[in-house]
Amino acid sequence: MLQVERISDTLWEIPRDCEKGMRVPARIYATEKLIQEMDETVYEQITNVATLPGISQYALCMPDGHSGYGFPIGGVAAMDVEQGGVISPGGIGFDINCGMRLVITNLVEREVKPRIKELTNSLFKEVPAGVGSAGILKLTREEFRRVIEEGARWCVANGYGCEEDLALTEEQGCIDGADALKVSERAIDRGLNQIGTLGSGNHYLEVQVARKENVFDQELAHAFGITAPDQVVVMFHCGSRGFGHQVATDYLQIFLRVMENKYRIKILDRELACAPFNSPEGQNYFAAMKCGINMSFANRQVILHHIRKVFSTIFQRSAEDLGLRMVYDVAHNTAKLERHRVGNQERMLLVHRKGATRAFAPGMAGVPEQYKQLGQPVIIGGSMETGSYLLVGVPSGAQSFFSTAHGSGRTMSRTKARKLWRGQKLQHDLEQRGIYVRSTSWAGLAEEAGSAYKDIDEVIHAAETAGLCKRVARFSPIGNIKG
DNA sequence: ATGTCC
Repeated sequence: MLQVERISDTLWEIPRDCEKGMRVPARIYATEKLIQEMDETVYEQITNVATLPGISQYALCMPDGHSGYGFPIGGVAAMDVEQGGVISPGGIGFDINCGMRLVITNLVEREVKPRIKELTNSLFKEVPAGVGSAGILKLTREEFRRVIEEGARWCVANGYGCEEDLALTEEQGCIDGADALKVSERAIDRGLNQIGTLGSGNHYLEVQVARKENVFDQELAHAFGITAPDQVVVMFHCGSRGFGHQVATDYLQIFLRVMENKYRIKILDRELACAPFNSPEGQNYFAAMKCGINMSFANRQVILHHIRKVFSTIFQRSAEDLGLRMVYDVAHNTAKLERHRVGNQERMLLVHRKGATRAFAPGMAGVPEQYKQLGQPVIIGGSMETGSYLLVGVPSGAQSFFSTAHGSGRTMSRTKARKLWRGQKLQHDLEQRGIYVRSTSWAGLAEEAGSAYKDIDEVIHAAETAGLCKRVARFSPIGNIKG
């Protein structure tokens, strides 16, 4: 049994155990309630992460943490690349650059509610969802290679969106250093027709309302475009689909081959396969993973284009007229090179965030110009039954390399959820509660039942109390489409 | 998460 010490109301520590090979202590952000319902394997996994070469300060887990492949989902680990720090696909996730995008409208609930079924049905029709779904875009392999090197910038150059969309996307929609030559042909095959598709599992698109009582910081909300009581917004969650999955799979295999024999890295859990960041294999994965990041930004950019078209058709006004503007697009499955203060030194760290969101403080490089003095917006998707949040980064986020939670976090396996609920009944019950849901799969819908997730309000309370971020507004769902 | 096992 692992020793977990309470540091504060929202912070818990597994002390460094040299016999286990821990290089740093492990820390979990959670309230007592969240710690009690935390998956036992999270402790084991975060302890294993603490043994990885080059890890700086702490192996961290966010309040929405749960068991994942190698790293827990909710895991944050910063590797010092000048001190043998590694890069690990398990610390990024199979769904590279899975993330959230938030879009405002100038419509209010009373204008949208009467047409929510029509709107949701139309979104369901126009945004391909489900396992193996294919998009409208027909790209050649050469075009796709450009997409994965240019990201959302390619989309805007080809008529899917505007310059402002790019300014309001993490990395401005295109991360530097993506190299399509580092990506397998199989990955390209899988991604080729997946631009502009939602996917399955917990990927969804939701029409939400910002109720007056759920705006916590008027000034910040206003600056982010939440200005009217009961304003309607659109939030969606998706990633790099089969493409990112294949990139992760390819490099996991490569890393497993070289990790022990070539680099003498001994890891207890094969799922933590890794390679030194400064090695040919590490650098190749980094450049390929960046293609996954760009594919995902492009995916969300094309989906936004579909959303604008649907709203425009339903409400018979142009997207500009309807004020369909982006608040932000955040990644929550990445590893990025960032400068952070460690003790009294600035270090170059490869920050793995797996099911964890970057939350940069006011003034930091990387925060969009128009939000520079406010801090980086953070978009947190809850379950379809509960609600979602808009947060902002704060200076005290330095303790977690400026990272916070990414969502509710599951408390129950998909298998168990499927046994407990029926998708059809769930859809009916949700409709009674004013949430119109469409899904490609009844089983998939049951898996996403709100009760299979942690309490989003508790997760956000933990993150805010711990000083990882600040609440701006909470959104309530009225329409949802999922794969 | 994922053409949910090449």
